[in-house]
Amino acid sequence: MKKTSAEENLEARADLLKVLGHPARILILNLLKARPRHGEELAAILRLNQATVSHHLSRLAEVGLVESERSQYYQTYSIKGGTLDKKLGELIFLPQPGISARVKEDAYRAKVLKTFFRRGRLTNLPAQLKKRQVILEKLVEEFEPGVDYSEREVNQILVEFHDDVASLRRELVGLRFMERKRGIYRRIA
Amino acid sequence: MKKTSAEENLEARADLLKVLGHPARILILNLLKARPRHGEELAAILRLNQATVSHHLSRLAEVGLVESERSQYYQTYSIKGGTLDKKLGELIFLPQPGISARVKEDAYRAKVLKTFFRRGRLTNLPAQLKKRQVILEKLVEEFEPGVDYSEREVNQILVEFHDDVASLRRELVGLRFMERKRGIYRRIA
DNA sequence: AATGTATATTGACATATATCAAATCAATTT
DNA sequence: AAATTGATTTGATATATGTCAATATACATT
Repeated sequence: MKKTSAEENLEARADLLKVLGHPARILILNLLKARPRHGEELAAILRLNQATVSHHLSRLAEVGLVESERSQYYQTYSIKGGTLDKKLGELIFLPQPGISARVKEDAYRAKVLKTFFRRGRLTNLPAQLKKRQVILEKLVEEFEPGVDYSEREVNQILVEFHDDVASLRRELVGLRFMERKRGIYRRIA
Repeated sequence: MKKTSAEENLEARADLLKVLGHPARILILNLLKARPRHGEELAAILRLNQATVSHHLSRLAEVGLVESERSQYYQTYSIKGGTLDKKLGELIFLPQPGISARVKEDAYRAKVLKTFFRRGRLTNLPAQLKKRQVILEKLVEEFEPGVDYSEREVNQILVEFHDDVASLRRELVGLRFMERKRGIYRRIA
């Protein structure tokens, strides 16, 4: 199955940070910052096996932190600029969906509801977060804002839609459609 | 054995980046950025086991990326500011030793030379980079700048100091005290 | 007291990765 | 052609880590 670009993006960011998260590789970057060097020199300085250094260098190259050039039988590595100027936050916080995306929202919602509701009952609870959100957003409409419900009452309402009342209740709270305090439930505005 | 502060610092930096280098933890940070949340909510959204989320949260807390507060039996996690504003480069590139450090250099050098030279010969080659550099810097004085040496000649000179000529030669080249091109050696200025 | 709820911890398991030695590859020199 | 030299790949091994189920802990409610 093809991954969404958002997922690939996430993996790529995590990968970059994971590559940076190793002492030997940080040292290598420091050494390359002073000047370009070839693998054996790095191995001598770090007291690591040549193969190990080669491994680290290729990981650094994979994520575009270093680049290499061949001269004679040396492979000279140097820092590839750009990435390290970024702020950590820029790498961590994913871009938020723009307003334009909302135009497609209603169509999407309708499709999901049609898929999972059959004659007023829920066939099952979808695994994907976005679809679950659509379903639960619909279910929570059965509750009045500002009204207190006991767990028993919540169950009575939910069982109309699906037998696994516990899961529905759990998800309603977990995804913040409802809150529970001291055993009483309330719809969140 | 106690580690130097520089080493601890390196490990700490690597650790921070390693913690950031996991998709689930990046997602958690994004979710906490929107608002503080408790563990079960995160588990529901990410479809991960509660124990797994707890694990990720504690790793994030270890390196100071999140903080938590207890209310009733909820443990509410939130982003702890500061770290994420830093640039990647600030975390990667280690602080350079200042000029003031150089005043102690000569005493250090003398001590190292005294330790590893016995009656003009090298007892062994130290494992620590800084000490090796001192030793090799001394050895390279045996060669005239601008003069070409064959490998045979290099060996003749070095064998006066230690039997393992190959290692010495290798280190002289690896640590950039000498260069070799087309089989001839030259001292680097 | 007993029950319910959220979190943390422990143990088990699978996967990933760092490391090195040995083999292979690529370019260079003799 | 043969021998050097550095780089990469492969295979083996040890360590680290992500994941979940089960258990333990802490607080709240009945």
